[in-house]
Amino acid sequence: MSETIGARQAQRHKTRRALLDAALSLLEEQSLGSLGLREVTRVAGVTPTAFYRHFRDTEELGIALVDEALQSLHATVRSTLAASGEAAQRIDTTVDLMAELVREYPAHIRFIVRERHGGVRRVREAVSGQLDAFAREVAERLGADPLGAGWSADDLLMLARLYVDHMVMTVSAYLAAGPDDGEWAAVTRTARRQLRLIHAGRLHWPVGRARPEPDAL
Amino acid sequence: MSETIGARQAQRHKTRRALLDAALSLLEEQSLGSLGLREVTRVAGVTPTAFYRHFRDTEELGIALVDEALQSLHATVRSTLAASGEAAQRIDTTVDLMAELVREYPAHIRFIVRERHGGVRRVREAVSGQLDAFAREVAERLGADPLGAGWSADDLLMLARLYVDHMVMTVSAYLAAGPDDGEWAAVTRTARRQLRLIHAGRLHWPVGRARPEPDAL
DNA sequence: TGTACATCAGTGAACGCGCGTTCACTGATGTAC
DNA sequence: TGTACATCAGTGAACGCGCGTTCACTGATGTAC
Repeated sequence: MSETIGARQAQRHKTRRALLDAALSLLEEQSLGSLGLREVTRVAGVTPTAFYRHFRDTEELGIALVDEALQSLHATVRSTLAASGEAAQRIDTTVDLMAELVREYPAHIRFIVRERHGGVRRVREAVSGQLDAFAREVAERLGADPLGAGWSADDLLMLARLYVDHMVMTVSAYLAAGPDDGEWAAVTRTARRQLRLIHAGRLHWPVGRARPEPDAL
Repeated sequence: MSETIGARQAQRHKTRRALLDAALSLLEEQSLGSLGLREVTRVAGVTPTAFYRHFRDTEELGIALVDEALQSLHATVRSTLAASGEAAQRIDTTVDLMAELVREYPAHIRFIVRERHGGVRRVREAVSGQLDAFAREVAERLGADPLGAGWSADDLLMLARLYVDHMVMTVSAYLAAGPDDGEWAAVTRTARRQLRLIHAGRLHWPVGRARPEPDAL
């Protein structure tokens, strides 16, 4: 019964969670590089020394947050890729999923967007690595789609990167807009139309080549 | 002769420059939020107290860096918008200008990319504000182009934002690639093709509407 | 041109403070018999 | 089931250190006459 967790392990997990949550809350207003071990433990309600039972330093805590944050992002990517129906419908669904993601995990998403180009190398590399993996996943799906027939692997990855970067751009725009705001709806409108425009480009790629008629698909 | 600067003002300017350069060099490996006043002065070769003759704190120094960095970025945007010729040619020129920008001012560009979503609010807002201004400038130019005839102001801005975000994405990719690397050329290839694809989408926008034939332009 | 005074960029000592890290510890939980 | 011992998550005191900021200062540069 290795699945049964004792009181000790439960307490350990609870403290770890408190540390991660304290960090997430502090990281709304600062970046990982300036996050102090003592302020994290202060907010988490434990002594500074307790921190070392869980992480070597704040960088290691940051990497734990990357893993956590990218799980929910990955779930969103997979849902998006699994969507069926016609293009306009799939685009709307995709954007709605991003909005939902930001509503549900604002602190995680802010963390990812901020640290993607942040000042802590290992964390930055962890984020980039995961986003690259997403791009490969998207490229694979694009290649399996009838629309992707005849595309080179390079072109598929080029388009996949555009989609992944657009996703990061969009969740970042949602974060900047207040969730109760009219701005929020504007972000949705813009993101949808940008994806439609990219999709239109996709239908006519490569430029100058004989292309299938849209209604033949 | 208010243009003649005396020895005093020259010295002042030199120290200020040393502080900005010291900060830029330190910011290659960290973010503004964790930048210390003392380390800046140490690298600049002046005493900590000299700092206060130029900036109230590191945040104010950061804002000075934003202004500086966005001047060169703005020059690149303007050159891009001024480019004439056919689309494929203009796209290649644009991407070349970005590569040149990164080669010439890597530290400034890294700073902008990092602090765009960084942990220091006023600096983040300064960057966003300037990028928004670029987007409006691009939108205006798109509206003046024959291709933009019939586009709503909203759609022009939507496309302009896509271009501006793509620009940031691209300079960031150049920064991540070593300048002597084959990666550098790969970034160029990818950026060009992404812009071509977006351009193709632009020719067929709005989706489903009667559209001009490409060779009629 | 020369002199007397004002300005002010940069200095150097001093301060209190919060930081990350160490260490020996406590006491609840887990394990062996 | 009961007892004796081991484990280990979290404690609390202590440390040395670099930080941002203050203050009175120096001495070269600028200005007025």
